[in-house]
Amino acid sequence: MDRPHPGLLMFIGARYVEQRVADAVAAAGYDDITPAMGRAAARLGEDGIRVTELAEQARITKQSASALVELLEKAGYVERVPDPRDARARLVVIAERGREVQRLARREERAIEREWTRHLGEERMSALRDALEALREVADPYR
Amino acid sequence: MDRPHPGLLMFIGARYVEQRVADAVAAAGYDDITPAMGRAAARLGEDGIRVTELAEQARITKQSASALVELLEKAGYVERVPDPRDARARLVVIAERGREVQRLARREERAIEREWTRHLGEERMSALRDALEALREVADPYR
DNA sequence: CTGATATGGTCAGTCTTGCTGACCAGTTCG
DNA sequence: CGAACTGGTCAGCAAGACTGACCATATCAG
Repeated sequence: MDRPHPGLLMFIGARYVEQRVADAVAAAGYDDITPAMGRAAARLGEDGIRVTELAEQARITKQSASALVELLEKAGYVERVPDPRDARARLVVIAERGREVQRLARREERAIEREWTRHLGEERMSALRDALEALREVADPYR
Repeated sequence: MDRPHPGLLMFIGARYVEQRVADAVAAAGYDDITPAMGRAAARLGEDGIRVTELAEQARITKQSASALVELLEKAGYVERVPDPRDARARLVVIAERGREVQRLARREERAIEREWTRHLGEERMSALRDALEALREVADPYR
């Protein structure tokens, strides 16, 4: 009988993580953040990134990225500053409120990893990580 | 030095599979099928399923499921027949056109698995499968 | 057996998040 | 310098999800 395809199992795992992180963030009071905003915000750091670059990384159009950044800015999670090196461009930088959320998200991710390791055991967990990282070479043509 | 979280890696893998399957199906001429329709149709079989049940499995509301089924029906991929055991309910059944797509999708999935196995080797591939299946117990509270 | 409650499904309306196409303002390069 | 490229916005549209209200049939408690 058919075993479920690994792709489906990965989907289940990925959805679980996203849900857990979103719930944790919302439970801490940051409830003005949508899934897409979160996905975009996850890629932001102190250095700043251009909207176009962000769009490429997230595999969405720059228009979509721009809209998400605008929402994030309105809600105080990011700031947009002019790019000193190109007057056309503006850099999207994480703001303090955004940093707080990133900390929360990372904490929840670590918690999930601990739970998974407890469930699978150290050895199978690191085999999983290893295989997933190796697969990335085939499955992630972009990065 | 942060390694990417397994959840992210799973997301990448799952997205890759979905994309490959969608491309293969579209390339074969079934281009009137959207991702969400595909995800819903993947859960259909000969026995028929109620919209409500379908919605639960896919973790969407019954309204969303209902809308997707309507599109699938219009495009000839499924049929809706009355449930002989409950006059309130109707069963969503896969139609011939839908069966063709399912065959294509499964073929593409098998191809991907072969490629992954070639890349990882038999041993790591089965470790991956094993770990993912075990994780499902923790990460998939519904099924 | 009958009224209350639960269940399967639809209708109506809204929101988020994608997309394309057109366009503007700076940059870069021949 | 002018042509072509690049970063970004504006405008308009569609898919897919949601909530809330509602109807018809089933089921269950008394």
